[in-house]
Formats: sequence, structure tokens, C-alpha cells
Amino acid sequence: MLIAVTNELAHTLRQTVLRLARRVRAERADDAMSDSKLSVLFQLANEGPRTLGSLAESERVTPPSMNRTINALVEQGFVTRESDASDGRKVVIDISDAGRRLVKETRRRRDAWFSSRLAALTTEERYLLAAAAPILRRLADQ
Amino acid sequence: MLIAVTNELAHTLRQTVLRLARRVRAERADDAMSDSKLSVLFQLANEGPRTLGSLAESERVTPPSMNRTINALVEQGFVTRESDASDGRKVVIDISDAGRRLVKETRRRRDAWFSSRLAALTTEERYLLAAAAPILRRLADQ
DNA sequence: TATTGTTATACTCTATAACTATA
DNA sequence: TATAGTTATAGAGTATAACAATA
Repeated sequence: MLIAVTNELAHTLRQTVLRLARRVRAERADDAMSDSKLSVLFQLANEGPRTLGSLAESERVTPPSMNRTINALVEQGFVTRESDASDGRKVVIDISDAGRRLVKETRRRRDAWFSSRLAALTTEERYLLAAAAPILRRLADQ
Repeated sequence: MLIAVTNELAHTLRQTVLRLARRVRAERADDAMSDSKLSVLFQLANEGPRTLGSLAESERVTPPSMNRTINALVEQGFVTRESDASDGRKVVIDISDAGRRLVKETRRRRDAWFSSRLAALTTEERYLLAAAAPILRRLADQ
């Protein structure tokens, strides 16, 4: 009985999460910005400057692939590329002011999309979601 | 006060939803199957046979792009392509038995991933998520 | 000799433009 | 003439293999 309920809940939550994610992801500050580039910008904004190899690893792409992504972002003025002072083999990628503005604007729009939908709920429903949020958060972080 | 709470909740839920979706999407029955192809298979499994143009529209890609996706799926044996009996311009795409098996197996694996995580929660936490699920569902469907 | 990044090349998925077949 | 689909061609993002620079 418990197992059946858990499986059904898992099914519903999975569908819901995938659908919501699709909607949220569609909300960008700049429609010309691809998911892969935006993801790099969010990483740099959250965790500070990184080497190319480190970015490639955490985005799970190869170094040549990340190199191309970074080239495009440098050309667009959203990141900077500098050699590491202490190890000449490395290059350090950092987000620019324009990059930060783009990240901020994208976050704002995505949050706004969600907020407008939450505002249409009853107070009780919002309380419920507020209680559920940290549990979902733990699932995602596992 | 309400607005601040709603905004923070929106922010947390957005982050959580995106992160969970990334994890769920990584669970596939066949790693050689791209998101775009899998999405078409899920549509056909859920809603029955469709024309090429109708699939292109609901997946928000162009007809030539969908045509290529369908060609690949036909070659792999996951869908069939037939001309419409009543209108020779149209082609009708349907899922094959192999396609259905792939969809089923992918669903099973994704559900299993979620189920195993839900099983680690307390009974109360699961109740909370079960109550929150339909609310999230409504947000996604809006 | 190992590590870090880059260049060369190819494959997949997407698009727009032009074409064919049918209504 | 309009609609449904296909073919031709190009751009973005990814990969592997080979190369260059530095440790």
C-alpha cells in the first residue's frame, strides 16, 4: 500500500517537475542566449571565477566544447578570459558586468513568472507549498 | 509581507524544480535517445497517431526539423509513417511496439529514481508532498 | 612526462528557402 | 492558389583526435 502510493506520487511529481521546468526555462532575459551559455554564466555568478577545465567538468562537457562556449561568451562581452598568474597553462574565466546584468534579469523574469502563478493560489495552498519546498529541495540536492 | 514571502517561495521553488528536472531527465531507458526524439515518442504514446505538421507545432519546431526527427525514429523502428487515406498530402506518424516499450521503460526508470528518493522520507513528509503535488500540477498546467 | 588548453574535423539538431505533390 | 511535406543548405553545440605551451 505504501509502495503503491509512493510510486504514484513519484509519477505525478516527475511529470509536474518536468513540465514546470520547461515553462520556467522558457523565461530568459535574452532569447538569443542558449541554455549552455546561460548555465555557465549562472555558475560564474554563483561561484566566482573558474578555469576552463573546471567549468567543463561541472557542466559535463569536454574542454574543446567549453572552449567554444567561452569564445562565444567572450565575443558577446558576458565573460572575460585571462591567463592564471601562477600557472601559465591555465586560463581563468570570469563573468563581466554585462554578464551579471543578464543573469540578474533572467533570474528576475523566472521568479516573476513563478510569483505571478503563486499569487493566484489561496493562502493555505501557498503555506502548503512553502512547507513542501524544503523537502523537494532536499530531494534535488541528494 | 505576503509579497516578500511569495517571491522567496517562487525563487526556491524555481531553483528546486530546475534542479530536480535535470536529475530526472538524466534517467533514460536508452542513452542514445535524444530529448527531442523521446519527447515525440511520449506525445504519440499519450495522444495517439498525429500528422507531421501537428507534431512539429506541439513540439515547437519547424516541419523540416520534425521531418528529420521522424526519419531517425522510423529508421530506429520506434515509429511508423503512412500517408493519410483521405488526404494524400498528409502523413500519419504512429508509435510502434518497440517505441511503446522504450517509453514504458523510460517512464519506469524515471519513476524509480523518484520513488527511491521518496522512500527515504518520513511518512509525514510524503503526505506533505502528496498534498502539494496537485497544486504544483495546476501551476504547470496553467 | 603530465597537465591545460586549443585547433581540426565531424556528427546531431535546429533553422530558412526552395521544391513537389495534392486539394 | 493554398496546404502538407520534403530536400538543400547553413548555423550552433557537441564530440574525438591531434597539437602547443607550460609545469
